[in-house]
Amino acid sequence: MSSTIKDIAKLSGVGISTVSRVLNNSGFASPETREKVMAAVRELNYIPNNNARNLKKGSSKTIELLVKSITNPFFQKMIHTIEQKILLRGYNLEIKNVNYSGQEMAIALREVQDRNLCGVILMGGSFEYTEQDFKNLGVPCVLLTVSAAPDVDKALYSSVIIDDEAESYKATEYLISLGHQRIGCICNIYGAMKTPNSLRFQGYKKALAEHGIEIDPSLISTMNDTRSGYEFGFNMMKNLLSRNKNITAIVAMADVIAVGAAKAVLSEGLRIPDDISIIGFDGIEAAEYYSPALDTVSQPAEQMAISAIDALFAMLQGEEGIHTVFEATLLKRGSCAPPGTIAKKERG
Amino acid sequence: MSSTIKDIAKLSGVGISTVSRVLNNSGFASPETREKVMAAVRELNYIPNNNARNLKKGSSKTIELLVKSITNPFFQKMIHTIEQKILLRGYNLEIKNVNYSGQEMAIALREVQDRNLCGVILMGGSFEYTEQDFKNLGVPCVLLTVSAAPDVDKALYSSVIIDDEAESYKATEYLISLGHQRIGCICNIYGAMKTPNSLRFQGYKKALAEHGIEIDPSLISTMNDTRSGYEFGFNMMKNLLSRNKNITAIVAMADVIAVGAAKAVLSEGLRIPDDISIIGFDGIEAAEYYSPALDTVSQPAEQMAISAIDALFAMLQGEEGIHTVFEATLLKRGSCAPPGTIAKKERG
DNA sequence: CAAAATTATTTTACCATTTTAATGCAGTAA
DNA sequence: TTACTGCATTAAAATGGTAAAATAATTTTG
Repeated sequence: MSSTIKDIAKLSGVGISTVSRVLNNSGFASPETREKVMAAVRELNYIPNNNARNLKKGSSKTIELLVKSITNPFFQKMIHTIEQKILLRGYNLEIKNVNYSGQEMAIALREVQDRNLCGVILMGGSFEYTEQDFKNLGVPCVLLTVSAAPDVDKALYSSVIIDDEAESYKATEYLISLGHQRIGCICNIYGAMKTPNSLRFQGYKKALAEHGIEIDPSLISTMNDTRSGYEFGFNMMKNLLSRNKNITAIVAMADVIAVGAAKAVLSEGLRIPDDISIIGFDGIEAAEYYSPALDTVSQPAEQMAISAIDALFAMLQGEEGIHTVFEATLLKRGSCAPPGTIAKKERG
Repeated sequence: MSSTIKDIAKLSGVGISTVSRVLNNSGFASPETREKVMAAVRELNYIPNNNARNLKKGSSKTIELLVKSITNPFFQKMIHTIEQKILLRGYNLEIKNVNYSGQEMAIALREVQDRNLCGVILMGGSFEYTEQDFKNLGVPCVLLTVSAAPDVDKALYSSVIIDDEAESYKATEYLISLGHQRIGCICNIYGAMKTPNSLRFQGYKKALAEHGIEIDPSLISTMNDTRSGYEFGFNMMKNLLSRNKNITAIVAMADVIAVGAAKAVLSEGLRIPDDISIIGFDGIEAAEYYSPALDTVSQPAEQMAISAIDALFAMLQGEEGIHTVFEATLLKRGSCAPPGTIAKKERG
């Protein structure tokens, strides 16, 4: 079938270990031998077997990216950058999707042992990672867009996040500053887990409270929904609109939710931002190209990805965990405006 | 570090191969021994090393999904299904992104040799796969959304596609049937390769020709653009609109392009479908939730994915390649209508 | 009850590679 | 000549597992 190092050794008339040394550029090898070996490698189109190599070396030059819900377009933006940067450093990237939160560490651990991964990046998920998780893992781990539980030793892992609560606070405050009082919120919270979404929800409530606006449960849609963000946003917004006639603004905890919500608003014959203001989270293209373009709290996806890779390789060099908090940008594209009066009259 | 089969053997007081047999459920093992071994496995939290296992077995129970441009939301829909079905059969899925077309087979081959993959799914890409490619590969290969060159022995690979040319023909014909004559087209064609996009482009031209409509190059935007579909669609549409004042409809060869194009149309103060009709391809959610919802030639993503997996496992059982052509569905959501007259007057 | 058959377990070889220790061979110093 | 050095290479051990052959223990059978 495919050729092995023995075939190369035989063809080039040298010993097996000489081939290995030439291929790995380790130790001595005369130029002539080197050339003989390389010629054989070319002729037989030899590719070293990674299983054997990793087995012997105990490490694999492979980094795994575990993504919680790979379908989120925001994560897509990061994946591309991560991939490029990792390949650039001569490592391999493997992408693995995780469907249910809370399993990430178990899967990561299994994969690491399974095939001698040398690093793990966890994108999305929850905050429920324990100190023991990282110790068990035994290889550098970077959390991207989430952090570990607060009591975990920060040296054990790296993280790249935005301050979800604060950013959400700012977004909500922005709506308040425009004059909104009846500000709704759509948030996908699964289980009892702490996630970026739940932090954003905290920020929303905090902003309202600190500006003396009563938190009205009828304006809030938090639900555990495994379906896509678009559909979730649409359904939740339809629901909010039917329950609540005088809502004037919405904070959607993800852009996909915002797009779905926008569709619901428009499908009711309401206008954005004239009747309802909408602001989303993340900064995906679908929101940018939506009509109207939707305001959003944009995360610097590319920079965050680069930062995650840098942290990973720093840890690979033996450094301790690095924790970076990026600032998000409130992109005002016109889907938020002071609450109108026309709509309310018409709908009242 | 992490425990090996020897540790289990020692702890449970049996031979190494007994542990192996228990773990693989192969051959004889008394209930007591089995229990002893399992207890040790639990105690040490033992996970077999896949590198070693694959090395010995020469196969890995791992299937690789090579995706050309993983960022396309349409592919996302399929990935999820593929993953589920593969895991269900006790195999592992690995996802790998390919950025430039034409490399797929080289990468696939390398990966197969590298780590004893037992199957490959190629999603997207071009049609430039040769008979030798599949022979070199040596493991089952399924092409999803593309096919191989026509002269390749169909037994050597499986494919799951729609008839891109015919579907595009139908979409274009639909616009013609609505009364459109000035029908534009936006199509991302990279290099000289045959891709689904280029087939769709053929269908578009064929439909026009067969209905006696002259093909006007100024209505056609085909470009090699590595940037995202949204941006590409937006730029190309802006361009078309500036070059061509009396265009009344657009066939976009992907929904992401359609969304970008729609944004361009709306940003010029034109209306959809009153001034410009738009139809896309694929069936992604962003088009469904767009406002207005965009008509599209929807591919049955889930069924296609299932079909691809079925074909792969059939081949793994020794069967020959299976070739399935699915029918797409023309989803009429309201972004296409007979050409209006108001807009033309205003713009003329 | 011994031989045969069956069941349970271990020993051994092997997978493709890297790495360590060993070997051969020039050249140089004693 | 002998002993040592340094380079080039190779043989052999090791990596963690599986599988075939070998062996041991048990049960069935004549």
